[in-house]
Formats: sequence, C-alpha cells, structure tokens
Amino acid sequence: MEIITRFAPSPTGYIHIGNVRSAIYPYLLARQSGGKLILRIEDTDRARYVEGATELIEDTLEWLGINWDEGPIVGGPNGPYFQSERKEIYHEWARKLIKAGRAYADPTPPEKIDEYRKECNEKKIPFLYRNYRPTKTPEWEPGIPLRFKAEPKSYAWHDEVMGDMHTGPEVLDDIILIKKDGYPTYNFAHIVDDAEMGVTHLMRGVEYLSSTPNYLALYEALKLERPKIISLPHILAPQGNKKLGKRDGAKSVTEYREDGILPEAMLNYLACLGWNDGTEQEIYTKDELIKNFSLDRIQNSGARYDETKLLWLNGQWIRKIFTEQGVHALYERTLNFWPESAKKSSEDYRIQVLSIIYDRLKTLSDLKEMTEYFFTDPKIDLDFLIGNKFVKKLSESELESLLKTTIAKLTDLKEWDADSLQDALNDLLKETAKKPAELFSLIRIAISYAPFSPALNLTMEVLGREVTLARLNRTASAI
RNA sequence: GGUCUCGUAGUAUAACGGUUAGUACAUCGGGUUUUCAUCCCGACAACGCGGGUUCGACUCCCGCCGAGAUCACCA
Repeated sequence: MEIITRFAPSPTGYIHIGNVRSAIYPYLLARQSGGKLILRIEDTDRARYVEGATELIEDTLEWLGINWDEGPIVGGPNGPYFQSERKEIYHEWARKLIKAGRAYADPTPPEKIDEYRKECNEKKIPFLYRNYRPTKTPEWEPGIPLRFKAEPKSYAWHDEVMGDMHTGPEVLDDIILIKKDGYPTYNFAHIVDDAEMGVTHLMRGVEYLSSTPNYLALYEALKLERPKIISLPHILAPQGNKKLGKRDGAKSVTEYREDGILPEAMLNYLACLGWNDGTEQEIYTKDELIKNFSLDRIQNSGARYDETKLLWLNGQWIRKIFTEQGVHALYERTLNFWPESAKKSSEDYRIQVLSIIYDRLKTLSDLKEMTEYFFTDPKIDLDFLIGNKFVKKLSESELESLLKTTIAKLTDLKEWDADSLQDALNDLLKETAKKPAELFSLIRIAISYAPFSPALNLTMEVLGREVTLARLNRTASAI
C-alpha cells in the first residue's frame, strides 16, 4: 500500500520550530516508502487568515528541503488544495450525513448555548451538547450551523506513537460540522479532505488526541476507512513546561536562515528532537533521516527545545560541508553573511579567508564579527596589549624592538606562504629568546586587534606581506 | 471538575527483567608552540515517590505525586 501523508497548516502566520516537525515527519515517512506528501492549506477561518502566510509556509518548507507531491504550486489530481475552495465538497458530504440522520441544523442561538455551558459548570458536570439537542430542527441551509448527531459509545484505536487507546461514551458530542458562514470546521473538513485525497497516515500534534473519538465517530458515519493515526508530542519551550509557541518567542524557522543556521542543521536538529534511531549517531543528512526514520521510535513525551544543541550541530554541519564538499560549496552558503567591508575584496580573497576561519564558525553570521580585520585595517587599541597576560609583562622598548626584529625578518622572507612563515616565526622565537605566548600574542594583536583569530602563519599568509608589515609598523610607532 | 497522555543527569536520549545505567549537548578540568574555535583526554551529573510480583525491576502491576493536552460556529 502506498503511504500518503500530509502537512495541513492554516495560513495564520509563519511556521515556527514548535510546529514544523509535523511537516518533517510526514515528509520523511512519505519519502522513505516512495509515497506521497500532500500540502493542504486549511484556510476555513477567515478571521484568522493572514495575507502572505501561505507563501511563508511554502518558503519554509522549501528552505528545509521538504518538497511536496501535491498541493499549491505543484497541483495534483485531488485539488483544490485550499480548503476555502472546497466548500461544495464539504456540503456534499454534509448532505449525506443529513440524509442518514447523522447531522442536524441547529437553530439554537449562541447565547443559549453559553447558558447551557454555564449551568453545567455550576453543577460541576461535564458539558455535553447532545444533552441539549433542540427538539425541532429546521431544514439545513447556509446561515445555520450544522451539527453532528453523536451516538454515545466507546471507541478503541491504535496510535502509532501513543499506543493502544480507548475512551468511554462520555467524550462524544455533537460537534459543529459546518459553521454559520458555510465554511466547515477543522473537525469536519480534515476528515473529508484526508479521505478524498487518500491520506493513509495522519500525523498531527497530540492536542488532537482527545478529539480523536469524535473523529472516529465521523469516519464511521461517513463510512470512511480511518487512516493510521499518529500523535506527535509537543516541543516544549526552553523555560517552563509549556508547549513552544509564538508567545514564548518561538522564532520562525526562516529567521534562523537569517541568523546563519544551515537548513541541514535545522532539519537534523528538529528531526532528532523526540526521535532517534537507537544508535549513537548525532549527525544525519536528509537521506540518512529518510532511510532511518521510523514511527515506533518517536518519543511519546514532549521534548524541550534547546538552542545550544542546534548551534553545536550547525558548527558540525559547517565543517562537514567544508570537508566533504569543499570551500566553494561552503562559500556559496555564506554570500549574505560577510561584513560590509568585504565587498571591496575579491571573491578569491574571501574564499581564502573562509578556508582559514570556517572551523571557528558556529553560525554563518559569525563571519561578520570574525573577519572584519581581514578586509579593513583594525583600529589600534593598546588595551589589547595591556590586557594580555603575557604581553603586559614586556616593557615598551622591548615591545618596540620585538616588532622591529619581526618586521626585518618578514621583510627579508623569500616565500610568503604558510610554511615559510611558520619557519620564520620559529626562528624569531630562537633569536629573541621569547616564549611563543609572548611573541606570538604580540604579533597577533598587532595585525588583528581582535579577541581571536586563526593560526598566526595562516592569518599572515592570507593578509599578505604588504598588509602584515604595514600593520606591524603602525603598532610599532604607536607604542 | 471530566476524559486522555507523559515522567532516565540541566537538556536531548540509550538500555526495556540481571550493565560500574551508555551516548551527545551544556558545565568544569587538562592537552595540541599566541588568542578563539576545532580536535583529543578526563571529571561532574539521572532511573519522581511508595507499595507489590520476582532469586533479581529503570524495565511488569497498583497507588500516590508531578507535568501536559482537551472539553470553541480556532485549527
């Protein structure tokens, strides 16, 4: 049997890390089995609809490398893929239900319903609308909400993540199928759509677990086969025990793109939050995730979102891309992250810088802070010298003569490459009888005035003879 | 309140009847001729509690405690 999964967001804003996993897992499952992923936009709530949200969702999925087989943009045989354009389909199914005596138009005004609810709350008994069913119901027509006529009974089902489930009749109620405005509720629409689109595996957040019996009743009344049900635990906010949401400052997935997170790292991190394959592997490519993913190893408790680990993974991925695909491949990813001053320099030079700095990057945006001095002469700040625990022991005249000796040595250097530079530096250590910590710190500060930088010889090689000597001279005369 | 779910180090997780309870991130030490990072080595640190069942329980059962979800003409 072909596996067909779906991701069905409502276009009310961006996708954040708390809910993107319900796109990732269906994607992995579909791809691993050679099945299909459907993207469906659930836009039946016109009040909450946000212009441009659909594009935001598509953009996020594309960035993560999650492509869909049916849905907006790509189309498909079961369209339209926007619920707002499927009104007639829902009405058709609704009429079947009415005909079978399983749905009724409900003329009760909302205020009356609130009263019923209050009454129950006061008596501390559960509020069930089916106990207040109107005795006389009109013919259904647009403008009147349509309710399901529930039959109180027990249900048992299997949830691929949560295990065997069962509930009593007390959870079944007359849920609204079609709203006053003629649009279906989620409760009704998703069932119709999943059936029409042939969805076999239904993955969604655990928040739907408690309404599942009502959906089961609906499948039954509609004479539909129910799909496999998979409830995904929540991702928890870093603080407290709440599910991660926009109110906790959950950033949009694509915001991480601007922050210099690689999509590979993001996908890797999110997929492994609440799922593991039982091995001790930490770094997974998309293909490895597809290959190893399995429903039965999805965690059944919530997982806390931890940005530290994401950052670590991102660093790993930066290095992985560098070693496996080369500097150029990594460079392609960095285009938007260089400091302003880098624009003057050649691409070739930027690539040289990247190849010596890449293993210090946690995010691509670190480039801005970390490479400035490669492109523009740093401001001389003698506090760097005073603040260094080795350099500060040396007197001013000593500093000056050390710099002079270094300048002389480097001026005479035949070849300006990493090896020759290292040899020269080693000679200087001998000649001046200084410790590496003293001499190298001094030189490093003089040419970069940065809190950290790559190995000295590599930094000088990339900067070039002219710039290196000029910077050493500048410091020598500033002391 | 009803119904349902979950509970291994700070975090993510492994082990699912017999292990010194494993791994990774974080933290703290140490190493790799300067710094920061990488890399390597080491340390700290966990089975929510209480009863059973069993020769033996993190693992099975019961109770408690704690946490979460849901009870909308939102999805």
